[in-house]
Amino acid sequence: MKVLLVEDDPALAEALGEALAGGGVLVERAASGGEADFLVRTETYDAAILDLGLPDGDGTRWLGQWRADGIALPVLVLTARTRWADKAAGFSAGADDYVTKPFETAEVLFRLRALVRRSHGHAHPVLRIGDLAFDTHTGSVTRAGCPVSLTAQEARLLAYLAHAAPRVVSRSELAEHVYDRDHEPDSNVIDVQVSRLRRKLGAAHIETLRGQGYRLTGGEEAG
Amino acid sequence: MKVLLVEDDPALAEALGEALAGGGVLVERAASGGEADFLVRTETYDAAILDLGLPDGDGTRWLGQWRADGIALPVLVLTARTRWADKAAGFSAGADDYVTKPFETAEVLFRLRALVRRSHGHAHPVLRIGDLAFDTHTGSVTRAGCPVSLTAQEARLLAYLAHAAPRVVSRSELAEHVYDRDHEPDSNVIDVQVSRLRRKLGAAHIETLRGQGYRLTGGEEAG
DNA sequence: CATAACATGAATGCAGCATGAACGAGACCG
DNA sequence: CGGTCTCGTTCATGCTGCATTCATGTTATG
Repeated sequence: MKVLLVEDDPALAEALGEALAGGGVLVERAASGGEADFLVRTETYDAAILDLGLPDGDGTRWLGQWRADGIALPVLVLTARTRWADKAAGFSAGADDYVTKPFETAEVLFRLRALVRRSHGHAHPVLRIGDLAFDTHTGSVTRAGCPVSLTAQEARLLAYLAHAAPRVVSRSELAEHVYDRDHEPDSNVIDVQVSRLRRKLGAAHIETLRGQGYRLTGGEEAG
Repeated sequence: MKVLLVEDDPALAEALGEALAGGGVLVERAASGGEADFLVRTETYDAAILDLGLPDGDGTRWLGQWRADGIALPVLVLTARTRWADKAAGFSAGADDYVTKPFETAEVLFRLRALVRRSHGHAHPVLRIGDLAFDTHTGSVTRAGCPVSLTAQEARLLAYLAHAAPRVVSRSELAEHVYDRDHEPDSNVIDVQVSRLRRKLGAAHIETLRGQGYRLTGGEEAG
């Protein structure tokens, strides 16, 4: 999951960024509305976290502009409790959820996950694909009821596939959202990790579409 | 456990603060409603102790405002007034428990602990995790019935882990609630204390999740 | 059948973690 | 008021597990 964190306070950005990274989220940071605006229009993120108190204009203005321009990105807004009237303004500007300061970083992570999950059309926090169950909050997986232990990177990869399922996900999409680096064509990191996931989940669960990418399935080939 | 003590009488604040500190509680003090209001909106506490007789307005007003703004912090109210009507007003303003002056500091500590415990969803004062039993009031621990002697800091660390269990607790969260200082990234104090706790409790009881933090478990690996 | 795309076992290097030992401050006791 | 002891913290070192790369085998496709 790749997220844009729009926060001008360096200390807060650092703390929150670390917490999110610890939860397996790839974080890119913007310190101003203008910077965020540029990034939102040039990169693809799974969600954005937007502090309303920015140096260059009220966050709700930027958000409103994005919505007016058809940018559907899920947005989690951070705001001070004292200014709760902002809440109404924020929601009407197009915020998808709110967290008020001060917050536990854990809560931000929790809500962020819920937001991304819902944006993919999953109402329940546990994604079920065939006999697999992926808990979006703990990152834990069970196969036919038995817990499967994954490494951090494996969990990130599976999370992305599970959210996207049954869509086919290309390597470049995975490179961008799970590895956060320019896709070095000589690297087969993704292939290797997919291979490991297959071994742990059962090979049938990850389907290869030659030349297109991978797809997470229930493990049954529907003739 | 980090607590905000709102008390304008310096002598009383000092006495109560020391008693709480002696009980392993990290105490921050506010001498007025306004100061408390600011702190409550900018920091995170496990609970607040609120004297109703404040220089700048009835404590129930502040409390009512916090509740109206969605601040769910557990609040223990101190009052000299013993009339039932005040009590009712306090409860309806959102107090979670009451202590009437004069009080024994021990009672405040006792009720505070109960309050924090309940806020974490534990009905019983003794938290049981596998063969461990942690008494929230005495801070004492037994493992399979045998008493384990902990130092003050170890007890604080274990208390936080026990309250949070089976959630994973990050290092930064521990730094904030158990050490009450900005997390110096170069310090490995937490690692060391966890290591010591492990030696006393048995290594299996504290699970490490690489890159995420620690988790208190029953000591059995759910294979 | 040739070639490109994919799969996977094994090797490697590094970041995060564990822990023994030393240090210093404060508490307690004489 | 001085000595001793306990405990919290830091430092240094060794270890573990994991992400990544490499090399080689396998499968699709024209």
